[in-house]
Amino acid sequence: MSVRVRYAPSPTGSPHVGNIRTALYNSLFARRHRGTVLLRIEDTDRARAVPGCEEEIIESLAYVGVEWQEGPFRQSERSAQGVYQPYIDSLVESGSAYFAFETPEELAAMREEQSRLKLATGYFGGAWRDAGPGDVERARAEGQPGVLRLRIPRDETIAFQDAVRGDIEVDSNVLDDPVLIKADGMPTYHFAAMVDDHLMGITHVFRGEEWIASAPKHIVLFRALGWEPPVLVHLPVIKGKDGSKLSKRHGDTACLDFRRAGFLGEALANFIALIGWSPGDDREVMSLDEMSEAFEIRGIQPSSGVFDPEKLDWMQGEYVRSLPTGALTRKVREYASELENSDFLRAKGEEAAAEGLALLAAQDEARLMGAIGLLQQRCTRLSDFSVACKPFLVDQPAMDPSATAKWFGEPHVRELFRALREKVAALPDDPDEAWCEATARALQATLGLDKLGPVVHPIRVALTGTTIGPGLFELMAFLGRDRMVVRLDSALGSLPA
RNA sequence: GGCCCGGUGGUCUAGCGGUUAGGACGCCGCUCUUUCAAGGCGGAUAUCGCGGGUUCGAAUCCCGUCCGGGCUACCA
Repeated sequence: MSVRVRYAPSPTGSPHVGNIRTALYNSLFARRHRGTVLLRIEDTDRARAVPGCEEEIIESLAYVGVEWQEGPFRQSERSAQGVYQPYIDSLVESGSAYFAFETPEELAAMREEQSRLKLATGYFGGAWRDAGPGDVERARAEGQPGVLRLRIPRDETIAFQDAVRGDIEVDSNVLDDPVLIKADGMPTYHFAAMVDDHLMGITHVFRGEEWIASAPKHIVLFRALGWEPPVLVHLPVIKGKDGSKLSKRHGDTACLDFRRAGFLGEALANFIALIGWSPGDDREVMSLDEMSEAFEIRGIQPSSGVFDPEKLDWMQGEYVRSLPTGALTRKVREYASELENSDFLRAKGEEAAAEGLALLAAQDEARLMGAIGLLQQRCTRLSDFSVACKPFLVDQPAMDPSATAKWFGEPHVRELFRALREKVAALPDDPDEAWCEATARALQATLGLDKLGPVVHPIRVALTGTTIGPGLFELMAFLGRDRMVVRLDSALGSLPA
């Protein structure tokens, strides 16, 4: 039987990295086995639905490179189409499920009483588990809104297998009777997801660890319907630095926030895949292809993992450095052109980066690529290029006062700048790197300097306004004759008398 | 409270009865170099949560214990 998996988020917010990792594992597993991925929107709770969420889900998937072949299916639509009705009928008829008519207030009071008596809270029968058909008919006739509950058998051990943790056994008496159909007629997750998994031929269910506790109920449901449950694969949670489940207060956790912050989807995917999964060897930087080839359920960790932003930065740097400059340039331009990114950076207080995006977006391809080529080794997030490229793209770079203070006071600098300006200005065309280096070395000899540093450093400051950055000769070649002349003149003018 | 799951350096992990407990991030040196990165080399950091067993031998198997997490909705 071929593998069929599903990513089934509920549209209650933009997916965070934990959700997306689940999607990624589905995808890797399916690719590994040449299976099929379905996208299913679990929107059975209309109260919690967030408009526009489905688009964010789809965008997030695209960002990290997860593809799906079937869907999106929406449970609200399936419910309206009557997909679940036959199974409701069958469950009621067999007695595996029953109607209950307590009000939410009554249930709340019941739970309160239970916890006051230190009993397990939950619906273990109430007034309706054993009610006669007459009572049910009467309640319905009176128009009371009721729910349908699954009848959990008593005094049984419910056993099931989790593919990463092994056998799990639970005493059925600790399980309460879950609601299958809500008073508004919509199915709950417990019902819709199981029915859909079966109907859609899902073979493996990858879901969060938080579902382990209700898995026995799902097993009971499958059994009641006479169906074989899929393989259950419960994924460990991703935690924040403080050890609690990753959430908003740990900073940006929405998948798309990472895109806005300038992370490559490939890097994020690679990084989150490695929280909770390992290929079994020492490989870490892996493409989606490599990961899907290596993906095994046995490589999934049962224990939770902490999201380490510093390691993500490293991973991102690996991708930025190894990308062909042309491809990187397209990514940077695309990033810089997206208006919401500058809004995002601004909101993060990265004003300079936000501001510089427009400059990048406005650049012509060759020039942008040249600047990015200079800085590819030195930047990690795409947003970093914004600040780093600026001195090379702007008419006149901002001068760092401590840089000029350090070098412009040296006695040989005036002569150095004048001589260089003269040689550059005399050029018929833009120089290449070799000419720049030869010229610098010649200047060193002429000025009688025993090291190249005193030549290189002041020129760098004159040309870029700072002491840090790319190699001087390549930077000179990138700037070209005319820009060098202008900047040298400006530096000459600002030299202390 | 009850039930369930987990526990290898600060973090992500390899390990699946016999290893000097391996790798990566981060950190600290050194090196390369015109600066900064990147790269190369080296280093510190783990009594494998703890206590008992089983075994010639345990991070690996068993029991207990502690700690952490999850669930305990007409949410998913």
